[in-house]
Amino acid sequence: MMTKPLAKSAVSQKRVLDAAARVFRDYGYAGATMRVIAEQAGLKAGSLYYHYSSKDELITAVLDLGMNASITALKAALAALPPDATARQRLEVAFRTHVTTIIANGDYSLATSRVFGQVPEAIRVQHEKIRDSYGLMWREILTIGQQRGEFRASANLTLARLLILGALNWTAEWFKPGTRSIEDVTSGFAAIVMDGLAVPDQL
Amino acid sequence: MMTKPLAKSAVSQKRVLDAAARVFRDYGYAGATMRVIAEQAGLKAGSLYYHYSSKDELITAVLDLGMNASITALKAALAALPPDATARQRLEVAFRTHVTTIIANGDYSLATSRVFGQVPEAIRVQHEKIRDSYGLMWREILTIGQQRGEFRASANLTLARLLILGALNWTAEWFKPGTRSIEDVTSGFAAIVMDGLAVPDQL
DNA sequence: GGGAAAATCGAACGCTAGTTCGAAACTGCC
DNA sequence: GGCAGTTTCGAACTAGCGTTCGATTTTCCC
Repeated sequence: MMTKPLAKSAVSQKRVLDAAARVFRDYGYAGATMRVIAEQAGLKAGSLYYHYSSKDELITAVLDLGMNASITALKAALAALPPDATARQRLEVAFRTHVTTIIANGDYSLATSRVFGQVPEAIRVQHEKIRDSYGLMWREILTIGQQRGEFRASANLTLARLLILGALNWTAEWFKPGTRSIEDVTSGFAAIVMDGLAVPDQL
Repeated sequence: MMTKPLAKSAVSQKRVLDAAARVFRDYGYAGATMRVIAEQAGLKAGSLYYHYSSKDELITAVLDLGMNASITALKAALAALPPDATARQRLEVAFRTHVTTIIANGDYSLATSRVFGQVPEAIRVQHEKIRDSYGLMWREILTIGQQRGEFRASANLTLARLLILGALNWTAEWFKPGTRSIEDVTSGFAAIVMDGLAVPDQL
């Protein structure tokens, strides 16, 4: 007479979430309709409510999952580095991890970055906390590099972080697999951010 | 008996366009309703159609105006430079101009970058032409700099352009007037992109 | 293989969307 | 101050929205 904890509705739930990410990305928060999301998930609109009790709950799940994927991946990548890795190496790994995650989870990442500004305030405020914790990880990488003397003392690290994340997030908009490898993009970006575009002055 | 060329409905028209930019920015393409736009412009919904014949015509006008402001400003800023300006100076001016325009026309710029991916396909394709012509101006600045030997021959200019525009466009999302000056942001960005974050090797 | 729980359907609800259009209100010239 | 033209209103229409909920199907343990 006891109810079993849960069945395999998890499969359906994931299908719904994936569909939602795609549809939110393509049509924005208001433009994404429950009927279209349901159709993409192979369901009817009413059935969505068995898995998520409202549209807001759906967008919240999409936003959080997208952001958490980045956080988890970055943590793992940094932990896998040898303890004596240089700040430059750490930053390069962070570049690669971020872009890789963003491309792999393209639907979620693009949905997150495109829809974030259009979501009801309460949802945005809540999601901002997760977002900030990700920013903090980047701040730490940069700060340590500067303390170690590897990065210029004159560099404004807040600006550097905003520049880097702006540039990296933008990749999700233009990167097309096949044309260029993720490795090329990240190493090209790293070269610019590390060493600059300008030919150094002769001494 | 001849009709006068036009009256001062231009004032109303501009008010409608400004309101539309704000509302599109805040609520996305689908979430922006004609009734809210009208209210922000001091009109009723039906009256909008005297100035713009549909919601699509409105978003098209917002997108084009936002992009054209950037193009015009960049052209003017580059033309105002002395002919012997270095590529570095040209790039710095381009940075400053882009950010300044983006902040000054914040509603339009943010509306453009946020809504671009959600707009009906036909509108997006048309708008992409203007967008590309702006990208071309940046490509030229970078190419000339490399030809002159001011920028590293090894640098991938396509990646550099994507990095720069990604970073610059992102400023519209986080820049709050008062906290930091546009000058600080652009010179900070320029320092990183030109000279890099890393402390150069000793010779 | 029967039956309870899990999962889905499908019709319906109230509401708001974009748009239309005839009537009303303004505007500026003679 | 009247009147043609310009601009705005306001009510209405259809369509589609998010959501609800009883009925129905599917699933899987005993």
